[in-house]
Amino acid sequence: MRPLIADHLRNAGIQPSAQRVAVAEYVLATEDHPTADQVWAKVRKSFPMISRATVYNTLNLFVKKRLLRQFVLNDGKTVFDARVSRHHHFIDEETGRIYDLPWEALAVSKLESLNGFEVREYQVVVRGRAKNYSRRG
Amino acid sequence: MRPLIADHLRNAGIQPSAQRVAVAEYVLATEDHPTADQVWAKVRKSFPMISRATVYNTLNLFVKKRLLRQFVLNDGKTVFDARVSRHHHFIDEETGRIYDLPWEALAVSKLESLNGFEVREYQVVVRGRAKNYSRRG
DNA sequence: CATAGTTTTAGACTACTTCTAATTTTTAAT
DNA sequence: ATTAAAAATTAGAAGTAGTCTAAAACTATG
Repeated sequence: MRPLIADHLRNAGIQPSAQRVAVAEYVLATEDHPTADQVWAKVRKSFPMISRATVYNTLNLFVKKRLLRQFVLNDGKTVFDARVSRHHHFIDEETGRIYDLPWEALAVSKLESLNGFEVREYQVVVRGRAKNYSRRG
Repeated sequence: MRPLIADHLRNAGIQPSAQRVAVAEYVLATEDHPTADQVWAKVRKSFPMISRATVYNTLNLFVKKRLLRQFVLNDGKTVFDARVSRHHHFIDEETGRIYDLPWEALAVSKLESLNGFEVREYQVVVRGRAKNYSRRG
């Protein structure tokens, strides 16, 4: 169990356990946007006896403690995103792959004109096709 | 079976049936963003013997034929939205209610700067609190 | 090392959606 | 009208994703 990750969890107010560290090791480091079951599949490779419930519990705990964000796609799949800072999303309509877009890449104006709505956060969701000079799709 | 709705379906390439017209009558007219089961509940009032599978099939067909849009909330619920023209969404974090924001209410800039991504569509998703001089939340 | 609190576990359960395959309805051709 | 083919509908089974439960296993501390 790597001490750095354990400390990271402790700093977030989470008691580290072997299972939680195993989940954190994958999900906080990946740039994918995995579903809970994909996390379970990955983590089981290094920790074969971990249960599904624990993975779900752990992911929900991480979201509550703000180590992760949850993002629900238009097809209903719930994915997790280790990037907690503000950003937008690009969804490739062919592959389903989700890309993070830097916050500064887009600008939204006229938000102040939304009378009757108190804005807490927002993001732009862009759909289309990623051209494949990023090899990971 | 109202001829206008039947024609609307035919124009979209959908063979009208009594069931489809009953679903269309409600879901294409409402400003709510109902779930599939909410549509089923409503439609059964005028068409008590309609089956769940037909409602689901019909809604999916309408989405495919672009009479409806599907929108998945962050809590995982799938809702349908009869407003096919472009618009943004405001989600009230307390009530879960979704409001359509007019397309012109917000402006997104710098989309052209997304190198490597071919943009087909986009929308802004805003979260916060709706102040209640709209009485319907 | 006892105990209280926390975490994990397997599997049951729930909610939502799709699938299946049999039946009914519609369409189109005679 | 009759028929055959195609399309739509149906009830219920099956699949999926996620939560819950209650027992067992841990961990931290005195």
